[in-house]
Amino acid sequence: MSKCKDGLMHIGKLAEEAGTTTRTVRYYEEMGLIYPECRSSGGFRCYSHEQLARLRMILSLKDMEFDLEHIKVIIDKREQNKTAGELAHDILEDLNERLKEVEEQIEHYKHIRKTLTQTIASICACLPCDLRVEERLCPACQTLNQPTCQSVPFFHSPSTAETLELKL
Amino acid sequence: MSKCKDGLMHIGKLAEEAGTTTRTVRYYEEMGLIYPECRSSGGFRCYSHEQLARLRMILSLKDMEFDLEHIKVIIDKREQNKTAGELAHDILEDLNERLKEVEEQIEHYKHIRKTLTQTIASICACLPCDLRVEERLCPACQTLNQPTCQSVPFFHSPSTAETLELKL
DNA sequence: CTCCAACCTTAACGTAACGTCAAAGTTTTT
DNA sequence: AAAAACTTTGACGTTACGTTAAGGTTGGAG
Repeated sequence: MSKCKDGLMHIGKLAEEAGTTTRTVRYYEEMGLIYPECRSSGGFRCYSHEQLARLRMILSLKDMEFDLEHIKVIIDKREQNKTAGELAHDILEDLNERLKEVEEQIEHYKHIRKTLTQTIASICACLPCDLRVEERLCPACQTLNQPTCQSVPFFHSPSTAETLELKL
Repeated sequence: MSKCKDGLMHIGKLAEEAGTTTRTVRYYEEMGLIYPECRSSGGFRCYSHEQLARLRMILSLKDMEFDLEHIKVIIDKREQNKTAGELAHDILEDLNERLKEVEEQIEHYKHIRKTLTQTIASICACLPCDLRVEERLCPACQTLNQPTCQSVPFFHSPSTAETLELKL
């Protein structure tokens, strides 16, 4: 158990309480996000519970994948001597903007998923093929004209793809 | 129109055809993903259509957000003198693994979305609040005991959060 | 053939958010 | 008082390029 006067704690305890690492805390300090209440005579950082709450707030925002630059802007708003209502208004903007981005991410990954499942399906058709990769488009692929050979020419000579549209 | 003998093209044309940048192509070369067919007497890289197809293949995999290290492994498999069937088997592993990861990403962002919408809802309740941020928990928050003040204490003194569980 | 614009070359720094040593000083425990 | 455990600053490594910088090459025009 680490001891530090006045109920203050050193950086290790702070990090542990917040569920992060000392490196992260120091990095956040470098970025101007959080500072220790004071230093020990030997130079150790000492933090109060307020700093812990602040760190937790930062980490909450990081969980929502705000970047640190943005987090800095957001938490600085708390210091701007506004009413909770005004502040709420400001911060709701940030949150709604982030929400939009997150929804775009979801769509983005759904799109990738679609591409992947299609590609997987196409390539499954190649499983029974005995032709060597160096050879030309196999008859099956030629007949089916499947996206495997069009979009992701893993197997057959890519030179045949020259005349095909590669949309993927 | 750039001219380059034998139907070869310089890096700018290659990049344009593939929808990427020259920097990217050079970087991929540095990473061992793609090499020019030859160099001009003056040192310019010259690419054939096969290189273009290869580049497109790399970019397709990048669209599925494989990292370059992994892409290298995958496209190197094509050179391993296997049948299309054997190769398909190998690559399906990579694709299925990636599919799993992508689905995890979707869940991940859905989780963030949930957190965000909850936080937004909570903070909306603070919109009509006239208390200053420096002040203690407002009566409404105390009564409602809402996650706003518990999880994301943007508005009221974080020292009150000390006794609360911060789950967010 | 000479000139110029457009293209290319390598080199190297910058990015985001830390992880991971390293070498040395401090605090706490035994 | 020694040792264990913790802390300090410093600095390089990571990913996939973007972005100058300073200087050669090409290809077409005149």
